[in-house]
Amino acid sequence: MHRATLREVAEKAGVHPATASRALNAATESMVNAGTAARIQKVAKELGYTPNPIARSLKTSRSMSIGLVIPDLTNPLFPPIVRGVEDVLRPAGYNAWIVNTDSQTDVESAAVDSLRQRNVEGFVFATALLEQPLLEELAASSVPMVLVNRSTASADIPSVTPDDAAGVVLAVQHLIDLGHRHIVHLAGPQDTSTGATRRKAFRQALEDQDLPHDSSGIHYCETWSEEAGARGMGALLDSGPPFTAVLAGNDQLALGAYDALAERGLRCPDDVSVVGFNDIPFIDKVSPPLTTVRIPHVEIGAEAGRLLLELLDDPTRHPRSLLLPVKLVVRGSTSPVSEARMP
Amino acid sequence: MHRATLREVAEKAGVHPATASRALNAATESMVNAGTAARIQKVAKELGYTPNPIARSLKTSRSMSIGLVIPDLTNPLFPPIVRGVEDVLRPAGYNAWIVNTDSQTDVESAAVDSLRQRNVEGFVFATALLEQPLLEELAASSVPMVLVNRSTASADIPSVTPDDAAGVVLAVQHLIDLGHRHIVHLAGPQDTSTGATRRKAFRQALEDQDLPHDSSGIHYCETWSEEAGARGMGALLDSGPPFTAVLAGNDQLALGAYDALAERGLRCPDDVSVVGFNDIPFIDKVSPPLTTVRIPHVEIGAEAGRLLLELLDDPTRHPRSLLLPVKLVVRGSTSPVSEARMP
DNA sequence: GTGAAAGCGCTAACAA
DNA sequence: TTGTTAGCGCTTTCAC
Repeated sequence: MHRATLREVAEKAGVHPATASRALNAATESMVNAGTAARIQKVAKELGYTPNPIARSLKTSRSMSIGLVIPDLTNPLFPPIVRGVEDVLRPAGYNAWIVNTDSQTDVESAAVDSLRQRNVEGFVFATALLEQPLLEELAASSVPMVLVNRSTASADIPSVTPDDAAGVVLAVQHLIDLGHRHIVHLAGPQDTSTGATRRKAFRQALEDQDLPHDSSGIHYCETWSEEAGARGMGALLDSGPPFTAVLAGNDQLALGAYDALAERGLRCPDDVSVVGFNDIPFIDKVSPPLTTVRIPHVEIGAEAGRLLLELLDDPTRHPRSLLLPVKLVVRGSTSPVSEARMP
Repeated sequence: MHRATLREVAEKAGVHPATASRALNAATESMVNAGTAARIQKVAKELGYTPNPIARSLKTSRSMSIGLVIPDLTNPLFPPIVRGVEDVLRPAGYNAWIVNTDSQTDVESAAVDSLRQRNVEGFVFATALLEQPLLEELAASSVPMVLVNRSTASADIPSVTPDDAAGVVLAVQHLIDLGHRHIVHLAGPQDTSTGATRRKAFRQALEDQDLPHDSSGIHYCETWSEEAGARGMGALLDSGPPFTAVLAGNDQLALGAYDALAERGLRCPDDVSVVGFNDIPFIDKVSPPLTTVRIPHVEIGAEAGRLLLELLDDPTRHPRSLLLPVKLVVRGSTSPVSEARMP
């Protein structure tokens, strides 16, 4: 199967390739006589001509593609975000290279490097752990980029994040409404902005509500995984303060908490109430039902896509950042905690 | 940030660009004097030279990239497959373009077209509904490709599929062992090879076991979704034969069955036993626990990647297809069904 | 073993 | 408004 080239179109239309090029590009079409333009476009259609993106890219250093850097596609948090990004970018003509970094900075910088060679025009980073120097280098070279689920203080880079602090307040308030007064926190890794933000908001929420907020009531998990959540829950049960409720930094940690509680014969929510965060796909199927804070996954991706499009359109544009609203999704029994459980 | 070009390397090493090119490509390195080659390589390293893949691609029509075509990344079946493919291809130097088609053939052919323009060297199709003409055209142009979760009779195209028939036998045998004799099937769309294969195997298994196998015991779902499963289960309850167990074509259909049963106040497994298929991520968290047939997701992807690498390496190679073993994952109570439930 | 020359397909100055 | 020219960065015949 032979693919028509611009030269063939030009020859058949009796014009120079440059003229054909102009006629077939929206931005330059006005430079060419309307009649000839129409003729060229007709010939192009007849020959089934489509421009060779590789040749174009070599010439223009553009590529109509972007890099989408995520930790791990098999983490259910990310597929909806990826879809959101793509659903916005594809109609605008952009394709995405998706890379999994497994949260390794060396993988990340290698990937970014390789993508830049491929002339990607911008990046969406959904990786929490972005090597700061890399970020700054990219910012310095004014590479269009948007951060997802992560904001940065140092550089002025657009980001899209859920309103984590508000979510924590909702979750804590919910537990208080149920009658809980002794709430602990399974905090995510503190080198991720999500982990740190949620942990700080938790502390603040307890303080604002005049609840006990001993630092022993917070366990720092090393990763965002179910296993880490189970270990953390175990640690809190062993050496934390007495408590009747747990706010987990994300849903996977909450699942780990479930495991650890079950292993010790404790039931949810009868013995301990657990609240998660993110409302990842399928979490609505778990048992016991998990109340969690819903972040708008697809919309986060879509907004990141839109911010990137703005930047692609006008790289000098002042960066905007977005904080998207979250909501509490209450699942399972909502009967208040019994007085007897208060330590 | 300036990126070193081959010409700069050549100049600094005092050779012609062509020589530098030879020295820096494994296949042609032997053509050049060992000493000069070493010198050139040293200079290349100093300058941080990496070949421009776009220029190379324009010249060679290769790209070190492949297309990975899937229905929908947010279906939990696919992320592990994608990871499997990438984990094999990336170390071999290949990058993947991932495209979601949402099972629309027009989207699919447009995507394939656009990827071919980008000089992708091969394809992995994890889409069930592949437009046959497209498939044949690709085969005719001897484009390297591998099908996942789908085989084809017409063309001789390599595929990687789980052993669906064996899985169905395991599932049916399990139900029989529990004492069931009246088993119905929620079949997936019959225009997908998975849907048809599992349905036929179900029928065959009942026949082999001398169980009643009226065609009214099979409901054909229009999609692989939870909603379709719920509707199908409802239909079977309304107008199907009496039954005590259901084999669902996949886990999402099984979840739908759960919903429909719960809505009518029927309990699992006390009133009806449900068995799923695929063992998608997180399905182990649902309640009631779902027994299902585990297919090796990541391995399916990885094997597809390996087959594709073989083809990329030697396009004339005779196509191999793989049938990967499955296993039954029993969850929840395994007590036999009570006599009283036999209709 | 190395260099010269050409060209992959396209676009962007510049000239006419 | 159109054509000419040059070149993006690389590889690959063909000479030497």
